[in-house]
Amino acid sequence: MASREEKQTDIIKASIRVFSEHGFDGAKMESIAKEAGIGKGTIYEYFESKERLYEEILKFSVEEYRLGLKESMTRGETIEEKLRNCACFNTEFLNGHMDIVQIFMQVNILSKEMRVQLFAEHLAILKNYTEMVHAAKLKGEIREDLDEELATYCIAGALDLFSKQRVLMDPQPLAKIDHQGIVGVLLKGLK
Amino acid sequence: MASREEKQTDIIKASIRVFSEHGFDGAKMESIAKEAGIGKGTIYEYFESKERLYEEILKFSVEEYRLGLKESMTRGETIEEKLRNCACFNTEFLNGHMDIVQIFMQVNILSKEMRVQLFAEHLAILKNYTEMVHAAKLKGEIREDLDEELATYCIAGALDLFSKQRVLMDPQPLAKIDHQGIVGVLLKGLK
Amino acid sequence: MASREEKQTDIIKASIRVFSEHGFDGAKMESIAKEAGIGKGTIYEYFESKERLYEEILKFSVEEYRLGLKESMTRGETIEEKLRNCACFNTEFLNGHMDIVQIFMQVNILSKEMRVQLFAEHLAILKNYTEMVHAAKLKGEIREDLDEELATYCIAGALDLFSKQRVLMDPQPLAKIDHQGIVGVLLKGLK
Amino acid sequence: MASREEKQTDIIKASIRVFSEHGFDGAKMESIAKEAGIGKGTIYEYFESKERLYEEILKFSVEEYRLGLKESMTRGETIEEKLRNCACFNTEFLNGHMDIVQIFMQVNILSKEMRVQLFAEHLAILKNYTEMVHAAKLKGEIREDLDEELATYCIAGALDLFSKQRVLMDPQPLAKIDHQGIVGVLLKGLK
DNA sequence: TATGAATGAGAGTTCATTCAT
DNA sequence: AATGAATGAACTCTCATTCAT
Repeated sequence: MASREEKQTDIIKASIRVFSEHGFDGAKMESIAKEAGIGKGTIYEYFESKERLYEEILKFSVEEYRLGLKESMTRGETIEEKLRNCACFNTEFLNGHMDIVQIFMQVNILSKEMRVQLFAEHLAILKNYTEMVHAAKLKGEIREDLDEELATYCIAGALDLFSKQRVLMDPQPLAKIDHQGIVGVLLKGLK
Repeated sequence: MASREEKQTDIIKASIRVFSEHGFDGAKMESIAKEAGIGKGTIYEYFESKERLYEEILKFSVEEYRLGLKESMTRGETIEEKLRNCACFNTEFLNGHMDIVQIFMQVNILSKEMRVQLFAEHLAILKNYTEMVHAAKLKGEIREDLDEELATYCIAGALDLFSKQRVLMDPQPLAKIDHQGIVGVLLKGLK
Repeated sequence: MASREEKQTDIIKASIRVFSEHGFDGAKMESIAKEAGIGKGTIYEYFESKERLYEEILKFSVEEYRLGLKESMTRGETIEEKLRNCACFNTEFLNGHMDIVQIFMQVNILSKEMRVQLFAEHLAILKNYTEMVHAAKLKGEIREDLDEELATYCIAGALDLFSKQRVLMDPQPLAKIDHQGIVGVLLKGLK
Repeated sequence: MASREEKQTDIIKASIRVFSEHGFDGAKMESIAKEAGIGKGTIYEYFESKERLYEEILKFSVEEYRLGLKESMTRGETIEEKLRNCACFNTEFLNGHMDIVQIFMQVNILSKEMRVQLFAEHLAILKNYTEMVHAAKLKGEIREDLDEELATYCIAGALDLFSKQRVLMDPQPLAKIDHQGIVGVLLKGLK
């Protein structure tokens, strides 16, 4: 005796499971229906098309993340507490919604070997940063007790998001981008 | 009279253009062949399947990125120069290879409206961080001259990468993850 | 508070509108229900299936035509009056039931261009007859004051129906078909 | 080693067989392919869609009819010969292309019983005309040796085509339609 | 080696029909 | 009697892949 809304949520939940396992194109509407315990045609009573269903999941998940993040901030008093809460929420959400993350990275069209290889490349990239940090430490450019791994994540994460923001989200002429600014903030943390 | 290797590169280049415009499943082997100026069957002389071709592109691009990043580090003396070079390379690569980024985010199955909406959500998430930074500034928890926007990218980027690393790449029990560590590095930079 | 029979007629009327606009397969039971202002399932209380509903419409319409034609004959005294009444009824029925005619010719699966083209072919066929009549007139084989257009309809209509009757309705060996007979009657009218 | 054009014709021929047996919507592309001895996808190398294939058949057939009719006219000297040739061609074409006629009348969605019933209605309509002719003969309004059946086809065919032309093909205000004209031509032939 | 005509598995989607309410 | 949510059979069309030339 589920309400229309409950049924819709059921389908979304089932979709997340199937999409995350097989990717967008690998997921068959029939599988989703079976996973939700309903008939194939019924999905179309609730969602116009496969694309729309997928978009609904994205909306659903992203909003869930945003709200959770916001809430985790309000739970702290000092900025330190808040930041720690954010960090915790981030890992917890990721941990509990690995399926959703799988959806965002359409990882499923890739072979196992390929995933391994991509992972290795990723590590190689991070290692470059770590080596840089290590060298700077030896030269006394940054403080001695700095955890090199954490510094790496800090640098790589900040630079990546900064670039994406400036190039993709809020495009600016390359010449005008203030790289010194972000580097300054980072260095301050590392020194 | 291109060598076998040159032809292979031609196909990869053509693939990148087509994959980036239409996504993995939207890209037709025929379009890629036409874009490369060859016959449909010829692609299969060089690549086993569509999947393999796609993977080859990934490898090709990621490697290009890694090498470029490494090179940009060697060009600096101090860590400040190196970091600035990294930042510059990041934005330049992104700017010049937007097609590749399009491939990684399977953006093409999403409707225009959906993309706008996701973008808005993304901004909303970042705004949360900015507000937190702002409040902390007012309370004197962090220094007054800090650029709030840059701080935001620094925090969000670092936390994201940290979580992904700890959960997806190098999984650890949730309880053991050292959130305090990354927060400490960040705060040091913000104070 | 319509009687069962009235409701059935309502459905038939609605069906005619929908079938005529979309053709048999293009017509959806749901559209018919909506057009009749009732629920989808209710149609099945009155008609076994879509096919049966369609057949009911045919019966309904053809009978209406037959009865009307018969009545129009009884209204005349001389054969001339009767024929004129028939002619009038024919055009009036056609004019008032264009929807039904649309149903018989499954015109809806054809593109606009195609319909135009078919219409042109039809005219080309008739033009052949008209030219033949015209030539015969010049040679003095038929009377001078004969309206060539009317003669064309007379010939083409009579020959078509004659063929259909002899081949499709009441099949006879080709050799035995008395073409001379129908030609004789026609010529008598044209001379 | 069939040329592209020959293959296209093969498909058309196969389509005619399948469409005529099952009607437009009843015909499955797979059946057509099998009938043509090719793969399902191959049809789409030659025809954009099912609709287009259907339209091609119509064009093909109607043109064949028109050309044949024209030719049969040129084979005669007097109008009598020409008319007889037309009459013969009509029946022969119908006889040899019954499949095509089946396509035009979407007879296949009708049950056997229904077809029988429609046939009966058709006869009933014609019988009305015949009775009218018979009565007129008794009253001396038309000549005694007139074959009543032939007269019936002549009248019914001529009136039908006349109405269709005036209402559907070349629409005119009802009041302006010259029924007396066609009746005059007909009567002249019957007297 | 290069090609592209031919293929057919496979998927999304529709909609007539059913049946619990 | 009336309904409309649920169903799943069945359809068209796509496109990666093959292979004869």
